[in-house]
Amino acid sequence: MLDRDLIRKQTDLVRKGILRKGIDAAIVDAFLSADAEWRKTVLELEAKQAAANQISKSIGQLMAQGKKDEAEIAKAETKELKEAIAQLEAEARKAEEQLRAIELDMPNLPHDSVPDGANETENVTRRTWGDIPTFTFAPKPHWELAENLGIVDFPRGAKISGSGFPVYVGLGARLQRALISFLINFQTENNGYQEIYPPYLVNRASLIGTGQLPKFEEDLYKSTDDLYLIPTAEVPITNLYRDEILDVKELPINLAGYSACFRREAGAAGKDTRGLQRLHQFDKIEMVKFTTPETSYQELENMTQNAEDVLKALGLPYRVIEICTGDIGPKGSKQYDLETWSPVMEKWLEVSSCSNFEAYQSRRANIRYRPEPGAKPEFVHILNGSALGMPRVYATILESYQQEDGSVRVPEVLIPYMGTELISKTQDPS
RNA sequence: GGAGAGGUCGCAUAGUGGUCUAGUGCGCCGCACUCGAAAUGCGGUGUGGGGCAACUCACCGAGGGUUCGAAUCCCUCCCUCUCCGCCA
Repeated sequence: MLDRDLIRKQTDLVRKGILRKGIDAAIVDAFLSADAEWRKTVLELEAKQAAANQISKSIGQLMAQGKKDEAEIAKAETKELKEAIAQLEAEARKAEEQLRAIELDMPNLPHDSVPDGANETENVTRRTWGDIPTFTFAPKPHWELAENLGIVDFPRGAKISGSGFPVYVGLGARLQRALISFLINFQTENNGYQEIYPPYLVNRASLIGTGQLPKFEEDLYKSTDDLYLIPTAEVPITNLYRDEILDVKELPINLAGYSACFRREAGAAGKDTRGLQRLHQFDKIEMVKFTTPETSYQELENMTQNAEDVLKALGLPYRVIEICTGDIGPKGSKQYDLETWSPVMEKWLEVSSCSNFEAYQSRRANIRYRPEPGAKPEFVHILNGSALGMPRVYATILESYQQEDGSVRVPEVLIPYMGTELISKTQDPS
């Protein structure tokens, strides 16, 4: 959501930003006309309300003075006003709903520093780290390794739930748990994040707050109780402070949480879905920052670095991609993606996405801070990033650390969590 | 799930149909006193919207309703607490 005043007064700037994202700027004109209509109606309505309030007040005074007859005359006067108010109220509500719908549909503007581009082919690689692994034998894809080792069961997952719901077994399950523990511990112990373990079902208001609704309803699993399964921990963690005014002394607030994530992936079927690449349920560690506007871009760099740190610790080569205006999506102002290399599929896999939303989410979720005691509340800037999305990290670990006999070495930092240096069939303790 | 009690301006409380333009205390801000601080005194202090402005509208958990007029009465829902039931 954008500042209404900004759209009214700096219309060209807004239009230009939306066009940079490759989105039709006609929505700006739709906003302006809906906004004008709404304001016109409100003005009329409030004039009538003021008049009615005036009369009601005088009735109270007349009654107190015992002038019953005059009070009755005044009562009659309000009849017409009341009808007009009722009608204007209905009009105002309708106008407001229309305005609100447009407003919620409007994209965020890209930051000036974001490279222009039409789509993902014009994203810019900012840096790369690590050496791409080489093999003296023919390496296997992660789904073959996992199947041979008996650590991920795709067919039985499909039987009990459907495709995209793998079952992790034995050391495979432990590896998943090890990754979760390692990743969340790393961020809380080294990078100053407070750990959050959030609810997995959230209400509609929360999803509107972070921007999944109303536009992307078809991406979500909905329960029978008007609650939705979270597509990311971003939703519950960001909404922790919905409708609150934060103390500036607490900022920046850095939170990180593990959750399972649930996505219908409607329309994504068949695209890069082999193995663990795209699932309906997966695990992720999410970082969320609440900052002042002055520091949010520095914090985006910090957060991206925090995600890079764990890839380094896991010994996985990666690259940092700056997303161009055409690929950034509606919510973000600026975004970096982190990708690790799959040495078998020979392609980069996105394992993290770090974004600054500026005040786009805080306006929707009404999350503010007071710059100083007694000052007017301002919207915070909100950032989030993954550290990391588990399944693709899991896949690249299997592929990168595989050995000729089909076993997989455990990355050093995970050994304490795994209790073993090697994943092989004979090693399974179960 | 059942019964009962509650949800009021950052916090705590008062307020059961018309000076409620929501009172009071704490907190916070400003001023005075002070070498400085504490204490004390005085003043100020909710949020959002519309309007160039004067000003005005809305908000007492949410949404409806009754009324000229609702924090206050009625209905529905949400949440919290106590007890009971069920349960990992």
